[in-house]
Amino acid sequence: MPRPPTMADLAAHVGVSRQLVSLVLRDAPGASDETRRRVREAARELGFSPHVAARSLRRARSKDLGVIFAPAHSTEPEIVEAIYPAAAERGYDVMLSAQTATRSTDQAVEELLGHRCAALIVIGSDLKHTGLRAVAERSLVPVVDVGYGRRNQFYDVVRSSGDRGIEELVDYLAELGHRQITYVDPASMPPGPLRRRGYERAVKRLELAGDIVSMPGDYTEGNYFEEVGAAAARTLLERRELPTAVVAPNDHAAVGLLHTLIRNGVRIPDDVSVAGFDDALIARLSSVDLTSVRQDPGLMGVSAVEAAVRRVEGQEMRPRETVVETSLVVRSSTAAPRKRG
Amino acid sequence: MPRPPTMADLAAHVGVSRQLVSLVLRDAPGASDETRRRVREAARELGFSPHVAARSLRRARSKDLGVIFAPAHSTEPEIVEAIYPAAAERGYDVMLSAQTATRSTDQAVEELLGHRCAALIVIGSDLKHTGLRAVAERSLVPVVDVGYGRRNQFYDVVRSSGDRGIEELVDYLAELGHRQITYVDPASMPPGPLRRRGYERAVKRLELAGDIVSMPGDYTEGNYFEEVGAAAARTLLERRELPTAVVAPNDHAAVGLLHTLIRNGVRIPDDVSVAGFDDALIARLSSVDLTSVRQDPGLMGVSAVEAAVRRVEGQEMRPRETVVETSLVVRSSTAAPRKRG
DNA sequence: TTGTAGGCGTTATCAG
DNA sequence: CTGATAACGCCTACAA
Repeated sequence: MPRPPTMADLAAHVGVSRQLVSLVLRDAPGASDETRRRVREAARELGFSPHVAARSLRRARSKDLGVIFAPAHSTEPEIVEAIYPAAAERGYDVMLSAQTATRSTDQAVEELLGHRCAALIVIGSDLKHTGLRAVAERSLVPVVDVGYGRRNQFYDVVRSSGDRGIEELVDYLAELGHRQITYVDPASMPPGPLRRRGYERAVKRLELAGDIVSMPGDYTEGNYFEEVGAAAARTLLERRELPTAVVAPNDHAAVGLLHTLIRNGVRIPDDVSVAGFDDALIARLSSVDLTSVRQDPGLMGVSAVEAAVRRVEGQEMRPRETVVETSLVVRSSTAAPRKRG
Repeated sequence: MPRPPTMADLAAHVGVSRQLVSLVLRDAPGASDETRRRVREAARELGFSPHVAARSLRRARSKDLGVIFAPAHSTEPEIVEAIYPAAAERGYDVMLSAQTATRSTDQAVEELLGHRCAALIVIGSDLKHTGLRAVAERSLVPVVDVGYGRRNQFYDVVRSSGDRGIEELVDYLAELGHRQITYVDPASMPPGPLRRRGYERAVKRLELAGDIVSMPGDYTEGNYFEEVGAAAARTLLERRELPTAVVAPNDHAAVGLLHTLIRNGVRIPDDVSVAGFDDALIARLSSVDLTSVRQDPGLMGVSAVEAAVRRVEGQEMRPRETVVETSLVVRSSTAAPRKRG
């Protein structure tokens, strides 16, 4: 039964000491170029790979960033993708742990703490503030929440400027000439309150008559948001007059709304402009082509790594809040309002 | 600077020996119930978590399954989700490693080998057979490919029965009364040849006049498949007569085709039935509602774990091929053909 | 450059 | 149940 080669095997093969092999493999000074060459070649030849458990056991401080993510969610993969190069640039490895239907955030945390990660980055967790606070207090390492949290003294927060994103969207609609802009507010959507504030600010500043359609319901169900949008559309259709524009803080809700309106003879964007939030995959489908607000997952990943490293290396011990800007993506579901009779 | 508690700390706190703490924490026999209780309580109180590096360094054989996946791809998250409980059931932990635009499969392999995983599960890799073979030969541990590979002697293969899935789809269309069923064949789609064989088998068996529209092009681009579908639709529209049904081995291609046909005045499914493959998110949108073939990602994950464990535990040394059945999902994009003039 | 010695936290074995 | 002892593979310090 073949055993993976160790540094000792390598050293014996080359005819040098174990220590020297160690030096070479971690690029430390103290070995001649010729020796380096021979050691590296032998490593390749024997298929050597350093035993990271042994290494991390010996090393005082770990160079691993633990990342907890939910594979099922949509924007998170892009954040995870961005974390790898950002971490590598700063000399850190990444250790992933999935949070799934059958695997709680706590289990994921437990695993990563067992690996003695230097910091924990939690992406899009369903944990509320108290849960995250408990994680941060339980683990001796810094915790970074990527999602919808607010600044606090227990863990770092990286989030999108959802409020400003919605505000910019309303501004854009107002510039097109819209004065009746309805906002659909799905209850129990974690980033909901923030985005709603953006709408309220814009409406106040522009001196519009705000109109918020609040939709109750539970966040857990699969097609929940499309249903929310469809229900909101039915509510609007019962009125004497439709608004000229509708904003939903979620693309799936916007699509549910859009399709329900179309099915009832409303033309988009001629009769009503519709816009969403997230720039999700469905927003980009040619049959949907929805104006939306795009979050920047790459920048969120990089910001999370920066926050983690900052605190690991002790430059700044107090947790911070990092806000990542969003950007408006205009598509064909929005246009200037028609003059009405 | 606080250090995470060790078993020694725990032992001192409870007033027992280290060994006993170790026994208790890994549920080994040899400790009284009362001692177990006290040790566990102390572990919780001190926030102890076992140092997995130390453990895996000491243990002869590792109990980790290394999983390589591409976060950006769509069906993989579901496979990953299924792997966790399947592995846990068999006493294994899961170690994830992402393959991204900036991180090759080889890098991911290197990381997992460094952790001395017991086996490697590679999901949807862009590696061809030779690449996977190289991985399998380089690593001393069993390798399982989840994707589109074929049976071979170097690594296990877990794949969907894409051929039978398409065959079943064509059978269903034929039963509806369709005799002119066109197949769109996107070039350079890895599972393409397999699915095409299914079409060819069905056509031969049913004695239909087969009609394959081959679309050249590169697999790498983002909206490639929608474009393929749109181009295929244009090709069909140039003919004197449309087929009564079109099958695309990919939902995005089917959607591109469907929308292009609709935009040219073709009614779906009245004039033409359209079906895809994958049961992707877009197939389920109410505006699309596409008949499709669903792969079973959960079963693929479980099968991958089974294959890995089977070989790790030496019950079966020769790599096998596991074929996971697909299932037909009928929606409103397909119906019986109209009688034509 | 090499060798020697020790230790990281855990598991394992053995005698008491 | 305890205590003693060793080992896993690697890193670090120090002396040769």
